[in-house]
Amino acid sequence: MPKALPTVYDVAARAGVSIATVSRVFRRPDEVTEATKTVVQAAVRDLGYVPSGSARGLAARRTGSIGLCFPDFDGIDQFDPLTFTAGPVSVALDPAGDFEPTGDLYISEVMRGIEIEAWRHGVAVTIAVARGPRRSEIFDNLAGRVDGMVALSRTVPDELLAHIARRIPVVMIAGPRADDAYDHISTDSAGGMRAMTEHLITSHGITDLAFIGGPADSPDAKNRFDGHREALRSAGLRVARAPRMRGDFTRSQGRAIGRELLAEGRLPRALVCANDQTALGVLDALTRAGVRVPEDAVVTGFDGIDATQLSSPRVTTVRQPMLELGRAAVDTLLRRLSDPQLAPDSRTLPVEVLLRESCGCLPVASHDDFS
Amino acid sequence: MPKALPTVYDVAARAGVSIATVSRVFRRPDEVTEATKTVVQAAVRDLGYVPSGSARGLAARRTGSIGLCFPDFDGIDQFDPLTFTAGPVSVALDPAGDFEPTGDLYISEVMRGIEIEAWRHGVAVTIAVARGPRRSEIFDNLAGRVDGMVALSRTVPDELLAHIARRIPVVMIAGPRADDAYDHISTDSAGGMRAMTEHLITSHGITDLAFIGGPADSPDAKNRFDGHREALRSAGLRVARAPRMRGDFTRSQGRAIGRELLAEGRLPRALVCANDQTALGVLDALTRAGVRVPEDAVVTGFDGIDATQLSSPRVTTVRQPMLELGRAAVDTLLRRLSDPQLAPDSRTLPVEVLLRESCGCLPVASHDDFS
DNA sequence: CTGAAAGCGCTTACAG
DNA sequence: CTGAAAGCGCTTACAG
Repeated sequence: MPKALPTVYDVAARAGVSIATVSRVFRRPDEVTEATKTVVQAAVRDLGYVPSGSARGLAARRTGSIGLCFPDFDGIDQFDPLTFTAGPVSVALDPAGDFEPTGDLYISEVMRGIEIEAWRHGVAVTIAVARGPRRSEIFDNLAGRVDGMVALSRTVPDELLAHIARRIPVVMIAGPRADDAYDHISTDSAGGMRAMTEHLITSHGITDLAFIGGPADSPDAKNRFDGHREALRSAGLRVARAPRMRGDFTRSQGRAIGRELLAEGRLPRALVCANDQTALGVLDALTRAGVRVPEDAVVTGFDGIDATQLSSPRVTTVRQPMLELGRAAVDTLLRRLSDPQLAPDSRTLPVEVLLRESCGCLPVASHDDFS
Repeated sequence: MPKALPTVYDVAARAGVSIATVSRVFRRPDEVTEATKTVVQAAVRDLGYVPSGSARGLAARRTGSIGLCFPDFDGIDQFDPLTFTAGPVSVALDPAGDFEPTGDLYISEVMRGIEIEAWRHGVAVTIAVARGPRRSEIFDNLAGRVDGMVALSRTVPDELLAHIARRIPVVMIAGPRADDAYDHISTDSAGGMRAMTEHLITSHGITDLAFIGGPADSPDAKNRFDGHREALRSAGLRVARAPRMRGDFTRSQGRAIGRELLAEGRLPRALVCANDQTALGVLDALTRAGVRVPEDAVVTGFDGIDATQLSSPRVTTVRQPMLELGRAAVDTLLRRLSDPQLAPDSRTLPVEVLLRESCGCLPVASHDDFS
């Protein structure tokens, strides 16, 4: 029997004021006398009163919360119901195996940027993973309870997104720009990959490059490949029509690709990977097989995740400002919320090519002997 | 002029039904004829109608969202307003430096567990970082708009938490159990550290151990130290009264401690660190100075973050099930939501000691020569 | 299966 | 500075 929660009415009665005054103590404290404030606050404390967000949101026509919606939280649907296990501490050898990082580093970083900026502006963030058969229902529910939404590309069908955008502002992160329907933030994928490829060609004199792509439906993967081709074209090299191979942005798939390349016999001089996880997987497969990177083959990535600094050799990559991506999305959203008249905004954040050991720009400290 | 958003009334009028029917199409679709459903859905589409979460929450007395509140999102208050920079791609050498991972790995993992379970049960997650002067206001706002809340220990003062808990169920993660006021989930910190220490003493015959602690106000850090002492006591070794040194759970602080230890001259045989980041920092400082781990000194961690598998040598550590911690918190919360009568639950998840190279249980492939 | 009506708990002009 | 009152947009028994 969850006894009725205290409401403004209860607080007002106990404090001997009107409900309007109770509300003011919370919303516009300086329009209230110090004395009334004190008595109201006492009543609040005594009663254990917490204002209902729903009632507030309904009356004030704003929730104070922004939404974040993203797709394939990798493998979220693979989890079984949690079973509780109690038991003693286990102690066991943990031999080195195929390392697979937990979670999606890219999303985590973007999310952190969103939280930072949300905190700075005093709004909360409501998150929903749009995946599975009930995807659009989830998305709708989220849209109904926030003032605006940040969505990662490929999260929901365009149609659904358009429906939502009639109600609240939507900022798209990454992907191609949806013609003027929403604000859009992305990073310079094509430019970054072009610069990376130019570097390999110009500074290292490499002409035998193989591009290891990402998922066929990923706009980012496509843009990166396009940038790669532009560089090849400018350099007068043969321009590949399609990626040499295609991964799915995971490290394990990168390993598989690495092994496949090895099986083919001759290795290209440079393996230009569409993202870091793929590059790390490829690197792992090659070095385990005794291939020296960068001497025998150069490997490069894209994203700039932490792990590229922990591998040996460290991976030359293109860092995209993931934190800033999240922050900029929130900034843009809040700007639009306060001025709906603004023209649709499309912003591309710059990237940086980080030259490290895996392309040969910095000396490798030593090679493990894989004994 | 944001024109008035369509409401149930608009949809009802256009579809020629009552608002109750519109509501039913969303909430109990099988209590409605196929025909009416169709006509209502058409109206919904035409009008761009999305149900208001606030109105729903108010009328139904539940929001369908759970809250997550956590503290020191490391350095969240250090960020300046975002300035937009456009510009060309930069290309630059990135020499190896002191690596500091972005974000709090522990929180990220727990958060992922929360999202997984929330998704499985069809609820959204609303996040707020309770930090800074407006901390309690943030916390209150969050509490007002969710059905229940997961809070990390040390997030807000007990008093505030108690106030909130009168309104909605709260599940605490980590920290000491607050006497029966809320459900509580933690991992076996003391047991894990005891087992780790016993291992070093028993399997490696080490008697000269130094404990590198965490923040003085961290219950986890305290529990881990307690477990360490228990093992010393059982083994009949001298029991340290306080940690040999104290870090703040960051890698950079770990490095500083490593350097300090080196400066002191003689190194203890084993450096038992209160968490992984500290261990990784210590390890980094030692190996850079030419100390061989584990031959010259053993280093161990606690948490089981990914980075402990990427260092060389890999770090022997105690893995706590962070993902499960988040999942269990949500499970417990939802269970209580559906049955408020349940007795307060306090659950400790088991941990596992992972024996790797840094304690000497597995052979190190090779040592970098730091030339 | 559908509708009329009450009610969820706030905020916010508008008076005073 | 404070109060009376309308209204925010839904859901849900209750009838029919």
